[in-house]
Amino acid sequence: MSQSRRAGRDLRRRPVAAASDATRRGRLDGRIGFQLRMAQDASFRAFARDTGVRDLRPGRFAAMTVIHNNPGITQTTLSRAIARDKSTVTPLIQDLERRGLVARVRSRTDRRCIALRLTASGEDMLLVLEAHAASHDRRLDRIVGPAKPALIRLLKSITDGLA
Amino acid sequence: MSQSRRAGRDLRRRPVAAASDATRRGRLDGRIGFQLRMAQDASFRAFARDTGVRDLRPGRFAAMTVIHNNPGITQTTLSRAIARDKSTVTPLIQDLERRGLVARVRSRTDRRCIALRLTASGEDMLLVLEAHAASHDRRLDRIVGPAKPALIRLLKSITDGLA
DNA sequence: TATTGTTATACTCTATAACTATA
DNA sequence: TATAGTTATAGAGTATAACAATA
Repeated sequence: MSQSRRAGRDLRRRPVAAASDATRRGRLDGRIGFQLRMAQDASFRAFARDTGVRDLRPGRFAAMTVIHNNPGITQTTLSRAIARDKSTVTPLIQDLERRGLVARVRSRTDRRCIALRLTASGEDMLLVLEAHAASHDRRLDRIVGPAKPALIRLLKSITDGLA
Repeated sequence: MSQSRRAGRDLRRRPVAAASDATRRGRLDGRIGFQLRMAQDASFRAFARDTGVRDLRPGRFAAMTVIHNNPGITQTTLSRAIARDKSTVTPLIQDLERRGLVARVRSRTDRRCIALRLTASGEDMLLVLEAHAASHDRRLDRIVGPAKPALIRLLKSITDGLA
Protein backbone atom coordinates (compact mmCIF):
# COMPACT_ATOMS: atom_id res chain seq x y z
CA MET A 1 0.00 0.00 0.00
CA SER A 2 2.49 2.55 -1.14
CA GLN A 3 -0.14 5.01 -2.27
CA SER A 4 -3.32 6.27 -0.75
CA ARG A 5 -6.45 4.53 -1.86
CA ARG A 6 -8.80 6.75 -3.67
CA ALA A 7 -11.04 4.21 -5.24
CA GLY A 8 -14.06 2.23 -4.16
CA ARG A 9 -14.96 0.55 -0.95
CA ASP A 10 -14.53 -2.80 -2.50
CA LEU A 11 -11.62 -4.60 -4.05
CA ARG A 12 -13.67 -6.88 -6.24
CA ARG A 13 -13.93 -5.23 -9.59
CA ARG A 14 -16.74 -5.60 -12.03
CA PRO A 15 -20.17 -4.49 -11.00
CA VAL A 16 -21.83 -3.20 -14.18
CA ALA A 17 -24.35 -6.06 -14.49
CA ALA A 18 -25.39 -7.91 -17.59
CA ALA A 19 -25.51 -6.59 -21.11
CA SER A 20 -28.31 -4.32 -22.15
CA ASP A 21 -30.29 -4.83 -25.28
CA ALA A 22 -32.29 -3.10 -27.95
CA THR A 23 -28.85 -2.99 -29.48
CA ARG A 24 -28.36 -5.36 -32.37
CA ARG A 25 -25.41 -7.66 -31.94
CA GLY A 26 -25.64 -9.27 -35.36
CA ARG A 27 -23.98 -12.60 -35.88
CA LEU A 28 -22.35 -12.31 -32.50
CA ASP A 29 -25.56 -13.57 -30.97
CA GLY A 30 -25.32 -16.87 -32.78
CA ARG A 31 -21.69 -17.44 -31.93
CA ILE A 32 -20.86 -20.00 -29.30
CA GLY A 33 -17.66 -18.22 -28.36
CA PHE A 34 -19.44 -14.95 -27.70
CA GLN A 35 -22.29 -16.50 -25.76
CA LEU A 36 -19.78 -18.44 -23.73
CA ARG A 37 -18.08 -15.21 -22.84
CA MET A 38 -21.31 -13.50 -21.87
CA ALA A 39 -22.52 -16.40 -19.76
CA GLN A 40 -19.18 -16.82 -18.05
CA ASP A 41 -19.07 -13.14 -17.29
CA ALA A 42 -22.59 -13.15 -15.87
CA SER A 43 -21.88 -16.21 -13.78
CA PHE A 44 -18.68 -14.69 -12.48
CA ARG A 45 -20.33 -11.44 -11.49
CA ALA A 46 -23.26 -13.20 -9.91
CA PHE A 47 -20.98 -15.43 -7.88
CA ALA A 48 -19.02 -12.45 -6.63
CA ARG A 49 -22.17 -10.50 -5.91
CA ASP A 50 -24.09 -13.24 -4.12
CA THR A 51 -21.24 -14.68 -2.15
CA GLY A 52 -20.86 -13.28 1.28
CA VAL A 53 -17.19 -14.20 1.22
CA ARG A 54 -15.55 -10.97 0.30
CA ASP A 55 -12.20 -11.95 -1.10
CA LEU A 56 -12.00 -15.46 -2.37
CA ARG A 57 -12.88 -15.33 -6.00
CA PRO A 58 -13.60 -18.30 -8.21
CA GLY A 59 -9.92 -18.79 -9.04
CA ARG A 60 -8.88 -19.28 -5.42
CA PHE A 61 -11.89 -21.42 -4.82
CA ALA A 62 -10.99 -23.68 -7.72
CA ALA A 63 -7.41 -24.01 -6.48
CA MET A 64 -8.57 -24.86 -2.99
CA THR A 65 -10.98 -27.46 -4.29
CA VAL A 66 -8.27 -29.13 -6.33
CA ILE A 67 -5.93 -29.16 -3.35
CA HIS A 68 -8.66 -30.58 -1.17
CA ASN A 69 -9.28 -33.35 -3.66
CA ASN A 70 -5.59 -34.04 -4.20
CA PRO A 71 -3.78 -33.56 -0.92
CA GLY A 72 -0.06 -33.31 -1.42
CA ILE A 73 -0.38 -32.09 -4.99
CA THR A 74 2.54 -30.01 -6.24
CA GLN A 75 2.24 -26.52 -7.60
CA THR A 76 3.13 -27.54 -11.11
CA THR A 77 0.51 -30.26 -11.17
CA LEU A 78 -2.01 -27.84 -9.77
CA SER A 79 -1.11 -25.33 -12.43
CA ARG A 80 -1.92 -27.90 -15.09
CA ALA A 81 -5.19 -28.80 -13.42
CA ILE A 82 -6.41 -25.24 -13.52
CA ALA A 83 -4.76 -24.42 -16.85
CA ARG A 84 -2.48 -21.67 -15.62
CA ASP A 85 1.24 -21.16 -15.77
CA LYS A 86 3.22 -22.15 -12.71
CA SER A 87 4.37 -18.56 -12.30
CA THR A 88 0.73 -17.65 -11.94
CA VAL A 89 0.24 -20.23 -9.25
CA THR A 90 3.09 -19.01 -7.08
CA PRO A 91 1.50 -15.75 -5.93
CA LEU A 92 -1.90 -17.40 -5.73
CA ILE A 93 -0.61 -20.01 -3.32
CA GLN A 94 1.42 -17.45 -1.42
CA ASP A 95 -1.77 -15.53 -0.86
CA LEU A 96 -3.63 -18.60 0.38
CA GLU A 97 -0.73 -19.44 2.64
CA ARG A 98 -0.63 -15.93 4.05
CA ARG A 99 -4.28 -16.33 4.93
CA GLY A 100 -3.54 -19.58 6.67
CA LEU A 101 -5.69 -21.61 4.31
CA VAL A 102 -2.97 -23.66 2.65
CA ALA A 103 0.12 -25.36 4.06
CA ARG A 104 3.22 -25.93 1.97
CA VAL A 105 5.60 -28.74 2.83
CA ARG A 106 8.78 -29.47 0.99
CA SER A 107 8.80 -33.02 -0.31
CA ARG A 108 11.51 -35.20 1.24
CA THR A 109 11.77 -37.52 -1.72
CA ASP A 110 12.16 -34.75 -4.28
CA ARG A 111 13.30 -31.60 -2.61
CA ARG A 112 12.33 -29.46 -5.57
CA CYS A 113 8.66 -30.12 -4.99
CA ILE A 114 6.27 -28.59 -2.54
CA ALA A 115 3.31 -30.58 -1.34
CA LEU A 116 0.16 -28.55 -0.88
CA ARG A 117 -2.55 -29.20 1.65
CA LEU A 118 -5.46 -27.29 3.07
CA THR A 119 -5.08 -26.35 6.70
CA ALA A 120 -7.92 -27.01 9.09
CA SER A 121 -9.10 -23.46 8.61
CA GLY A 122 -8.69 -23.92 4.87
CA GLU A 123 -11.03 -26.89 5.03
CA ASP A 124 -13.50 -24.84 7.04
CA MET A 125 -13.33 -22.03 4.54
CA LEU A 126 -13.81 -24.46 1.71
CA LEU A 127 -17.02 -25.64 3.32
CA VAL A 128 -18.27 -22.09 3.47
CA LEU A 129 -17.32 -21.52 -0.14
CA GLU A 130 -18.95 -24.80 -1.10
CA ALA A 131 -22.16 -23.62 0.47
CA HIS A 132 -22.08 -20.43 -1.52
CA ALA A 133 -21.15 -22.23 -4.68
CA ALA A 134 -23.94 -24.70 -4.14
CA SER A 135 -26.48 -21.94 -3.76
CA HIS A 136 -25.10 -20.21 -6.82
CA ASP A 137 -25.36 -23.50 -8.64
CA ARG A 138 -28.92 -24.03 -7.54
CA ARG A 139 -29.68 -20.73 -9.14
CA LEU A 140 -28.00 -21.88 -12.33
CA ASP A 141 -29.79 -25.20 -12.08
CA ARG A 142 -33.10 -23.45 -11.89
CA ILE A 143 -32.22 -21.60 -15.05
CA VAL A 144 -31.02 -24.52 -17.13
CA GLY A 145 -33.37 -27.05 -15.63
CA PRO A 146 -33.14 -30.67 -16.74
CA ALA A 147 -30.69 -29.73 -19.46
CA LYS A 148 -27.92 -29.45 -16.91
CA PRO A 149 -26.17 -32.78 -17.55
CA ALA A 150 -26.25 -32.12 -21.28
CA LEU A 151 -24.89 -28.63 -20.77
CA ILE A 152 -22.05 -29.85 -18.60
CA ARG A 153 -21.24 -32.49 -21.17
CA LEU A 154 -21.21 -29.93 -23.98
CA LEU A 155 -18.99 -27.53 -22.08
CA LYS A 156 -16.55 -30.29 -21.25
CA SER A 157 -16.42 -31.42 -24.83
CA ILE A 158 -15.64 -27.85 -25.90
CA THR A 159 -12.85 -27.58 -23.36
CA ASP A 160 -11.38 -30.91 -24.41
CA GLY A 161 -12.06 -30.53 -28.09
CA LEU A 162 -10.21 -27.26 -28.39
CA ALA A 163 -7.12 -28.41 -26.55
CA MET B 1 6.78 2.19 -25.91
CA SER B 2 8.61 3.96 -23.20
CA GLN B 3 10.56 0.94 -22.07
CA SER B 4 12.48 -1.73 -23.87
CA ARG B 5 10.62 -4.94 -24.40
CA ARG B 6 12.21 -7.88 -22.74
CA ALA B 7 9.45 -10.38 -22.91
CA GLY B 8 8.15 -12.70 -25.59
CA ARG B 9 7.71 -12.27 -29.26
CA ASP B 10 4.04 -11.95 -28.88
CA LEU B 11 1.76 -9.57 -27.07
CA ARG B 12 -1.12 -11.96 -26.71
CA ARG B 13 -0.82 -13.61 -23.36
CA ARG B 14 -2.03 -17.05 -22.44
CA PRO B 15 -0.48 -20.00 -24.19
CA VAL B 16 -0.50 -22.80 -21.63
CA ALA B 17 -3.23 -24.88 -23.32
CA ALA B 18 -6.11 -26.72 -21.76
CA ALA B 19 -6.23 -28.21 -18.31
CA SER B 20 -4.48 -31.45 -17.65
CA ASP B 21 -6.13 -34.33 -15.96
CA ALA B 22 -5.48 -37.36 -13.81
CA THR B 23 -5.99 -34.75 -11.16
CA ARG B 24 -9.27 -34.98 -9.35
CA ARG B 25 -11.29 -31.84 -9.42
CA GLY B 26 -14.05 -33.07 -7.17
CA ARG B 27 -17.38 -31.29 -7.30
CA LEU B 28 -15.89 -28.62 -9.45
CA ASP B 29 -16.41 -30.87 -12.44
CA GLY B 30 -20.16 -30.88 -11.98
CA ARG B 31 -20.42 -27.15 -11.57
CA ILE B 32 -21.81 -25.12 -14.40
CA GLY B 33 -19.86 -22.06 -13.35
CA PHE B 34 -16.57 -23.89 -13.41
CA GLN B 35 -17.20 -25.63 -16.70
CA LEU B 36 -18.28 -22.33 -18.18
CA ARG B 37 -14.98 -20.87 -17.15
CA MET B 38 -12.97 -23.73 -18.58
CA ALA B 39 -14.83 -23.72 -21.88
CA GLN B 40 -14.62 -19.96 -22.22
CA ASP B 41 -10.93 -20.09 -21.50
CA ALA B 42 -10.34 -22.82 -24.06
CA SER B 43 -12.38 -21.02 -26.67
CA PHE B 44 -10.55 -17.78 -26.02
CA ARG B 45 -7.15 -19.37 -26.33
CA ALA B 46 -8.13 -21.30 -29.43
CA PHE B 47 -9.46 -18.17 -31.07
CA ALA B 48 -6.26 -16.30 -30.34
CA ARG B 49 -4.14 -19.22 -31.48
CA ASP B 50 -5.99 -19.98 -34.70
CA THR B 51 -6.63 -16.45 -35.79
CA GLY B 52 -4.03 -15.02 -38.10
CA VAL B 53 -4.98 -11.55 -36.95
CA ARG B 54 -2.39 -10.80 -34.37
CA ASP B 55 -3.84 -8.02 -32.30
CA LEU B 56 -7.57 -7.86 -32.40
CA ARG B 57 -8.80 -9.95 -29.57
CA PRO B 58 -12.37 -11.05 -28.99
CA GLY B 59 -13.18 -7.88 -27.09
CA ARG B 60 -12.32 -5.58 -29.97
CA PHE B 61 -14.01 -7.88 -32.38
CA ALA B 62 -17.22 -7.79 -30.37
CA ALA B 63 -17.13 -4.00 -30.19
CA MET B 64 -16.57 -3.73 -33.93
CA THR B 65 -19.42 -6.10 -34.64
CA VAL B 66 -21.79 -4.11 -32.48
CA ILE B 67 -20.75 -0.86 -34.16
CA HIS B 68 -21.19 -2.44 -37.56
CA ASN B 69 -24.67 -3.54 -36.66
CA ASN B 70 -25.57 -0.24 -35.04
CA PRO B 71 -23.95 2.54 -36.99
CA GLY B 72 -23.97 5.77 -35.05
CA ILE B 73 -24.17 4.04 -31.69
CA THR B 74 -22.81 6.03 -28.76
CA GLN B 75 -20.08 4.84 -26.46
CA THR B 76 -22.36 4.53 -23.50
CA THR B 77 -24.84 2.43 -25.42
CA LEU B 78 -22.01 0.29 -26.72
CA SER B 79 -20.71 -0.13 -23.20
CA ARG B 80 -24.07 -1.52 -22.15
CA ALA B 81 -24.22 -3.85 -25.14
CA ILE B 82 -20.92 -5.44 -24.25
CA ALA B 83 -21.46 -5.20 -20.50
CA ARG B 84 -18.51 -3.02 -19.69
CA ASP B 85 -18.17 0.31 -17.95
CA LYS B 86 -17.98 3.38 -20.17
CA SER B 87 -14.55 4.15 -18.80
CA THR B 88 -13.46 0.80 -20.16
CA VAL B 89 -14.83 1.62 -23.58
CA THR B 90 -12.96 4.90 -23.92
CA PRO B 91 -9.46 3.42 -24.33
CA LEU B 92 -10.83 0.54 -26.38
CA ILE B 93 -12.37 2.93 -28.89
CA GLN B 94 -9.32 5.16 -28.83
CA ASP B 95 -7.28 2.17 -29.83
CA LEU B 96 -9.61 1.28 -32.69
CA GLU B 97 -9.60 4.89 -33.83
CA ARG B 98 -5.81 5.04 -33.75
CA ARG B 99 -5.77 2.02 -36.02
CA GLY B 100 -8.13 3.74 -38.38
CA LEU B 101 -10.86 1.16 -37.90
CA VAL B 102 -13.45 3.33 -36.19
CA ALA B 103 -14.55 6.91 -36.81
CA ARG B 104 -15.94 9.11 -34.07
CA VAL B 105 -18.29 11.95 -34.91
CA ARG B 106 -19.73 14.32 -32.38
CA SER B 107 -23.51 14.31 -32.54
CA ARG B 108 -25.00 17.65 -33.60
CA THR B 109 -28.25 17.09 -31.82
CA ASP B 110 -26.69 16.16 -28.49
CA ARG B 111 -23.17 17.43 -28.35
CA ARG B 112 -22.29 15.22 -25.42
CA CYS B 113 -22.58 12.12 -27.57
CA ILE B 114 -20.16 10.62 -30.01
CA ALA B 115 -21.50 8.57 -32.89
CA LEU B 116 -19.37 5.56 -33.73
CA ARG B 117 -18.97 4.04 -37.16
CA LEU B 118 -16.59 1.62 -38.78
CA THR B 119 -14.38 3.16 -41.41
CA ALA B 120 -14.01 1.47 -44.77
CA SER B 121 -10.90 -0.25 -43.54
CA GLY B 122 -12.74 -1.15 -40.36
CA GLU B 123 -15.39 -2.89 -42.43
CA ASP B 124 -12.68 -4.71 -44.34
CA MET B 125 -11.03 -5.79 -41.14
CA LEU B 126 -14.34 -6.93 -39.77
CA LEU B 127 -14.76 -9.20 -42.78
CA VAL B 128 -11.38 -10.75 -42.12
CA LEU B 129 -12.24 -11.22 -38.47
CA GLU B 130 -15.61 -12.66 -39.44
CA ALA B 131 -13.87 -15.23 -41.57
CA HIS B 132 -11.65 -16.28 -38.71
CA ALA B 133 -14.54 -16.30 -36.29
CA ALA B 134 -16.56 -18.37 -38.70
CA SER B 135 -13.83 -20.94 -39.00
CA HIS B 136 -13.41 -20.99 -35.26
CA ASP B 137 -17.13 -21.45 -35.00
CA ARG B 138 -17.16 -24.28 -37.47
CA ARG B 139 -14.69 -25.99 -35.21
CA LEU B 140 -16.99 -25.42 -32.26
CA ASP B 141 -19.93 -26.56 -34.33
CA ARG B 142 -18.20 -29.79 -35.13
CA ILE B 143 -17.69 -30.33 -31.43
CA VAL B 144 -21.18 -29.57 -30.26
CA GLY B 145 -22.94 -30.88 -33.35
CA PRO B 146 -26.70 -30.60 -33.58
CA ALA B 147 -26.91 -29.42 -29.99
CA LYS B 148 -25.73 -25.97 -31.02
CA PRO B 149 -29.07 -24.15 -30.98
CA ALA B 150 -29.88 -25.64 -27.62
CA LEU B 151 -26.47 -24.66 -26.28
CA ILE B 152 -26.83 -21.09 -27.49
CA ARG B 153 -30.25 -20.92 -25.93
CA LEU B 154 -28.95 -22.23 -22.62
CA LEU B 155 -26.05 -19.82 -22.53
CA LYS B 156 -28.32 -16.90 -23.29
CA SER B 157 -30.73 -17.92 -20.58
CA ILE B 158 -27.85 -18.05 -18.13
CA THR B 159 -26.69 -14.59 -19.12
CA ASP B 160 -30.18 -13.16 -18.85
CA GLY B 161 -31.22 -15.18 -15.84
CA LEU B 162 -28.35 -13.98 -13.68
CA ALA B 163 -28.81 -10.31 -14.49
C1' DT C 1 -29.37 18.11 -11.71
C1' DA C 2 -28.42 14.34 -14.91
C1' DT C 3 -25.79 12.35 -18.64
C1' DT C 4 -21.70 11.63 -22.02
C1' DG C 5 -17.28 10.87 -22.34
C1' DT C 6 -12.41 11.48 -20.31
C1' DT C 7 -8.88 11.12 -17.05
C1' DA C 8 -6.34 9.64 -13.00
C1' DT C 9 -5.62 5.84 -10.51
C1' DA C 10 -5.28 1.28 -9.25
C1' DC C 11 -6.02 -3.60 -8.83
C1' DT C 12 -6.51 -8.55 -10.69
C1' DC C 13 -4.96 -11.96 -13.60
C1' DT C 14 -1.81 -13.76 -16.40
C1' DA C 15 2.37 -14.62 -18.97
C1' DT C 16 7.63 -14.89 -20.49
C1' DA C 17 12.26 -15.14 -19.24
C1' DA C 18 15.79 -15.76 -16.29
C1' DC C 19 17.27 -17.67 -12.06
C1' DT C 20 18.11 -21.05 -7.96
C1' DA C 21 17.97 -25.46 -6.16
C1' DT C 22 17.52 -29.56 -6.98
C1' DA C 23 17.49 -34.11 -9.84
C1' DT D 1 20.42 -31.35 -18.94
C1' DA D 2 15.73 -31.19 -17.13
C1' DT D 3 12.30 -29.98 -13.69
C1' DA D 4 10.04 -27.31 -9.53
C1' DG D 5 9.31 -23.15 -7.89
C1' DT D 6 10.50 -17.97 -7.57
C1' DT D 7 11.28 -13.44 -9.06
C1' DA D 8 11.34 -9.49 -12.14
C1' DT D 9 8.82 -7.46 -15.42
C1' DA D 10 5.06 -6.31 -18.10
C1' DG D 11 0.65 -5.85 -20.34
C1' DA D 12 -4.36 -6.56 -21.00
C1' DG D 13 -8.65 -5.77 -19.00
C1' DT D 14 -11.48 -3.58 -16.01
C1' DA D 15 -13.33 -0.60 -12.45
C1' DT D 16 -14.36 3.73 -9.24
C1' DA D 17 -14.33 8.50 -8.63
C1' DA D 18 -14.02 13.00 -10.04
C1' DC D 19 -14.32 16.19 -13.74
C1' DA D 20 -15.70 19.10 -17.93
C1' DA D 21 -19.02 19.90 -21.30
C1' DT D 22 -23.58 19.73 -22.37
C1' DA D 23 -28.50 18.92 -21.62
